[in-house]
Amino acid sequence: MKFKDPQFTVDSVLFTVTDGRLKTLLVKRAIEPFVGRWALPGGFVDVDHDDDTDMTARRKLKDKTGVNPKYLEQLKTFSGLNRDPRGFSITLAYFALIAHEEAEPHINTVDAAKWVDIEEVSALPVAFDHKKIIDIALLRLKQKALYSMTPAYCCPEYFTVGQLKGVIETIIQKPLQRKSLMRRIESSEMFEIAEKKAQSGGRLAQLYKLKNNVDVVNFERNLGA
Amino acid sequence: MKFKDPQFTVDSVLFTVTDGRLKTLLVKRAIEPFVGRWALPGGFVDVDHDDDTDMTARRKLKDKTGVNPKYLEQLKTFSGLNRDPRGFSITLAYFALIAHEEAEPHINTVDAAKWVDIEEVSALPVAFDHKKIIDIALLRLKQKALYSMTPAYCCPEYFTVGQLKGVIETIIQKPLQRKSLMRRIESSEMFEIAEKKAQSGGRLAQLYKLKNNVDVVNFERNLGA
DNA sequence: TCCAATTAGTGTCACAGGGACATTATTAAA
DNA sequence: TTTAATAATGTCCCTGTGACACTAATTGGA
Repeated sequence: MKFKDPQFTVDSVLFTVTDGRLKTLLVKRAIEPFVGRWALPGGFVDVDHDDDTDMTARRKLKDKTGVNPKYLEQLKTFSGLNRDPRGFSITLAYFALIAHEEAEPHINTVDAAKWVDIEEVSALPVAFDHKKIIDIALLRLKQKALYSMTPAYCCPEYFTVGQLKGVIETIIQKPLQRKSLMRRIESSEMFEIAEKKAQSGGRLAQLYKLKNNVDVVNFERNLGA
Repeated sequence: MKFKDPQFTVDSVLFTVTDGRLKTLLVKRAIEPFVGRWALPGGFVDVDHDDDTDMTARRKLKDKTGVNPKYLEQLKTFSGLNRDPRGFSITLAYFALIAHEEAEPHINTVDAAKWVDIEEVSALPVAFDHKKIIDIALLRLKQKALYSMTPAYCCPEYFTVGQLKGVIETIIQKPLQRKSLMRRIESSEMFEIAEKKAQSGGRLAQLYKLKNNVDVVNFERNLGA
């Protein structure tokens, strides 16, 4: 006995941080259902071209917004009868991060895509259950900021401790001790010290850079208990 | 433009602990592909009867093995062209726990399902990429054992600290200080002290029980650094 | 030229929770 | 009544984070 395969899509919650604000990327829907509403960038798997759903997520981000995120992982699958008016549907949601500097030039050329301040999502007409998906992605991001260096993927290639500190504080919504962050940068061994330094209004700041092909390290304690 | 929906299934990695051994539930495949091989219990979504994929996972576990796990959460989605000979396929894998006492009576009546010692999975002919899925589920279980009380879902309704300690030690493969566990039982506030006590070969052991409708608490530090 | 302001980075101590392990408690069996 | 066995607690140590004072380096202005 074979069942009808339910509708399956892949969507991504892409976050970035600019000017002390956390933002997520939304696209304006061009087709039914929910034409004109804002939605997560995503779409159907193309089984002839996608090796797997990771590739679907990246392809859709690239197509719709020109963006190729530094960090991409599965978030969760959302399913049910009522989330799409066409019937039972399944969405595999991804969770992605990018430095604002790397995305901005592309986004600006795309009319139907924009960065939305995370506080302002509720005020927009959002399609499907995408508001809920964003909330869950946000929770995940906050958790990861407490026990890993994941927020570093919101920083440009070369960044200072002060920049990363700002990004993390924006995400977790509380102040962070510079000393604690420095300890973690060092003990994670995920970063290398660059030759150059950055101007800062005071003493020059050491620039850091993610090492190539490193995995994200998980710490044994959370920050800011 | 509409794509063909890829084949989508739901599979579960169900763990339990008995006699100091971690086991997972496998079923013998009755249909192609991989007839006769061992596989994770799972199958297709029935869009007319399943509210969502959680229900699919539970329904399939119930159908194939009579089991209704205490703990069930999404693990990860696996997809690709080569994991099923029929072509591009997607499996949403779940991660589930049950007390051996609660599953055993059912399992014994089902010929095509059995508990397999986690060390012996590699020796069996396993279908699809299910071996890999089990490995990833195992990693998740080990991690969760370090920062949460999740392993308690492998214990019967009433259990002693010694029992839970044994379960956790089986999962993380290293000794655990009873004191550390007691501190966590208390601080998590997930458990209530039962009226009765259990015989143990020495002093009677206090029985504990999961409170109703509690969420799993995550601690801010990991065990056994 | 020197000083103030500013941001970067370090030194150090307190605190909290887990690890180690000795000590006490309670039970059954000899 | 003693002994063995397991349960439960008391206490000290260790480690990583928080707090915060202190030093370092740079810019701009007096």
